[in-house]
Amino acid sequence: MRFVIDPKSGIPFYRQIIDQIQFAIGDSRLCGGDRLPTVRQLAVDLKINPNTVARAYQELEIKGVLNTQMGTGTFIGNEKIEIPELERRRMLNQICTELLSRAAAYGLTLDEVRDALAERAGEGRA
Amino acid sequence: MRFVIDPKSGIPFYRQIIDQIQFAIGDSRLCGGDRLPTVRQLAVDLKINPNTVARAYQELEIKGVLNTQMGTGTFIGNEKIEIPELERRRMLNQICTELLSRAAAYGLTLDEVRDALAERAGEGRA
DNA sequence: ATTATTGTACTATAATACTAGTACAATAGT
DNA sequence: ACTATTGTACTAGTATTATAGTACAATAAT
Repeated sequence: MRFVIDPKSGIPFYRQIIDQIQFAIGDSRLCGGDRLPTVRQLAVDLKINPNTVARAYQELEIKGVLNTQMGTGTFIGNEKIEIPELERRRMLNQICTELLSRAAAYGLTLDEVRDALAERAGEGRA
Repeated sequence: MRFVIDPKSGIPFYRQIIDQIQFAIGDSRLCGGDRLPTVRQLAVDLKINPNTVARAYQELEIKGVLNTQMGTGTFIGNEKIEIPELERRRMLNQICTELLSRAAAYGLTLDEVRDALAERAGEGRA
């Protein structure tokens, strides 16, 4: 998996890393057990401080998304996070509502949103 | 015109305001001469500090998008600005990225979000 | 056991961004 | 002139972000 960070985006480095990992998991480019680059390696690749990478990994570790083992590396967690179905649907609805609300505030239509998401569906699946 | 602020987005309040105004002008929901809410009023509506609203207005004033007059109010400039298609797409992507990231954090997949939106498409207006 | 590799902890620091609070200044309306 | 309404300036506090440096701890490989 290839990571990219955009210093000009204004989005914190550590968050960009987190997002990319979560997305990759979300559309199965990363699966349980997959290994991530080492803290030091990714720091070198992205030309940022190791601590910044570590912070991203840590945050995901806390959330239970990653397993880290000293001396071994950092891996995608094997257990899918168990969230009650009801809670899931509630969250899904909330997210959609918010997405549409914000889109509407910018004059973006539901169709445009759907198209944008459709495009993304094409990107990931290798 | 209705403004929306999402404190959880990580995007500065003042920038969210700026973006919404520009987009509204871009697709003619706001036209030259239209009056914006007063600094104080919008601050109350959004439950934020007046300075934050003022900053947004100021930045747009500098760009020549708005005219402000003390004692009178703040108005959309007469020269229509075009929102480049690229900019539109960038904003669309930003919104999608952010919401998908939150979705991913709850173990929701891109497909699930798309399906949920598809359902809403049938229901009526977004 | 030893060594290399991995992640972790801690401190410090700098820079910046954001917001709030408060007081001020200009204009409109009367 | 007076007052209300409007935008503006100044100051300061708080949080965030990122980096650097150093040392430590756990595991794997040998």
